[in-house]
Amino acid sequence: MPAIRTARARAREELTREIKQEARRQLASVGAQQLSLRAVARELGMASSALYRYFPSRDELLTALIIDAYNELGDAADHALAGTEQAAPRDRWCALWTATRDWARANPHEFALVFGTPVPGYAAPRTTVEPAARLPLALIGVVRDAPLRPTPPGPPPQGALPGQLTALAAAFAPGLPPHVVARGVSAWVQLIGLIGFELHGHLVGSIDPADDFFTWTAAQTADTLGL
Amino acid sequence: MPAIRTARARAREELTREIKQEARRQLASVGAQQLSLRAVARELGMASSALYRYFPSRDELLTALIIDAYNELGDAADHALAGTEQAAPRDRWCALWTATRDWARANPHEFALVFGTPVPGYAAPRTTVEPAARLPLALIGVVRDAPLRPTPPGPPPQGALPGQLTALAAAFAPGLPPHVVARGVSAWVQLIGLIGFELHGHLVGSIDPADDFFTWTAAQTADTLGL
DNA sequence: TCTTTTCGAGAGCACTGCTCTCGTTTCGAC
DNA sequence: GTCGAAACGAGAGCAGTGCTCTCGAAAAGA
Repeated sequence: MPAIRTARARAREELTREIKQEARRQLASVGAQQLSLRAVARELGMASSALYRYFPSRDELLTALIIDAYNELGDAADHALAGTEQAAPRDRWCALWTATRDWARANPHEFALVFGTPVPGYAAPRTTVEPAARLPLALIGVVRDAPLRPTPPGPPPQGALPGQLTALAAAFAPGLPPHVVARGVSAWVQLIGLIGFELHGHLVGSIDPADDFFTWTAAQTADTLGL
Repeated sequence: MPAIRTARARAREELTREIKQEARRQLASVGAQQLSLRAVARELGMASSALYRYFPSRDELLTALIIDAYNELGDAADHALAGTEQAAPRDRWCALWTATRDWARANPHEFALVFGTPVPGYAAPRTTVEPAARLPLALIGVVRDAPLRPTPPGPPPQGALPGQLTALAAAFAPGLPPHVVARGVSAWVQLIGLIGFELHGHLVGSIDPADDFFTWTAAQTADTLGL
């Protein structure tokens, strides 16, 4: 069935791709907030109502763009890893940080789409979690495969946290001590939080430009992880 | 002049307040994205066009709400500080963290408004920077006034970073070593980034609920600062 | 060949932010 | 007290939005 496709199916696939492509263009230039279905249709020379044959709603189109963005970010991470195959784990860690920031600065609206304020009433469908996990998994992989220096223990996890950390470790990095997992999540929050701060202008007037602070933070997190 | 005001000026002040109040109500219930000038006017029983006598545009109304939100957050921080006047600096630090998270969870749309994705083409006017600085200044104050344990030096700041850090220290916390300032900014990014992650559902399925991870992060940042 | 499904287009609905105009009300100077 | 200027509220209207419904044409499968 998938080998030979009808002309209609091929046309549908192609048009779906074209719609997404044009939507991405608009997303990059005006942001998700201003992305207009009618404008996409206008640019493609079709009636706006025809667009609904391909995407049942604006949110559905945005979801497709979210998945694309996650995958692009994941590709950037994989590419950074592939380029540092032989490097020290610490350098691979920093390469992942730099690649993430570079991608975010090149695609600020895409970054905001996936890590920014979600549309109210919008719940990310299951299909997004796998591409969303690619970058965090890449970061975890570097830590998991590296010989870690011993680090000071730090504050002990309390309450439900130890269980959450061991569950996380069991799922993605068996054998990693809980306090390292906690610092890994911390680093993940820092990575995205810092890029968000920079992109949204919350560092203007203090740490601006943020290049050197970013590399310092990458090194700092590598230190606390024992990389 | 401000002692005796004309009836018109008083009416204007009151209506301005009422508009902002109703807008806040809508902001809290549907978010900034869905905040509608017409709905505000409708709720107030006035024509939508009349609203433009008080706020020249929707963005201007949002700016007023942003300032309100920053000030409420600043009030929450001040209140937390006032309630821990005699406590150890480390506990005051953690109290500020908790107060910030509590406020954010109680007012998620307000949090998103100030720390989330900014409206495209919107540049925060100067009037917002002073209320925006209240929480960071409260955090800095705790660190500045505390006797700090010596901490391991960590990675050395490079490039433009040392200058930015000393400038920041000179402006807000004279005498604070640069590496402590850097960790302070890091903690600030973590605080807001972590709350954003929690609020926007990026921790669902991994660290969820985030209560204990949050207190652990607060303690962890206090440790690295030497509190 | 005939029926069923798919498709594109157009009209239309209920919204939105914002502008302009038009009477009315209020204020301040004379 | 009077009168001109400023401020005000309401209404109509513009250009735009997401989305629905209907209708005729085209393609697909029996």
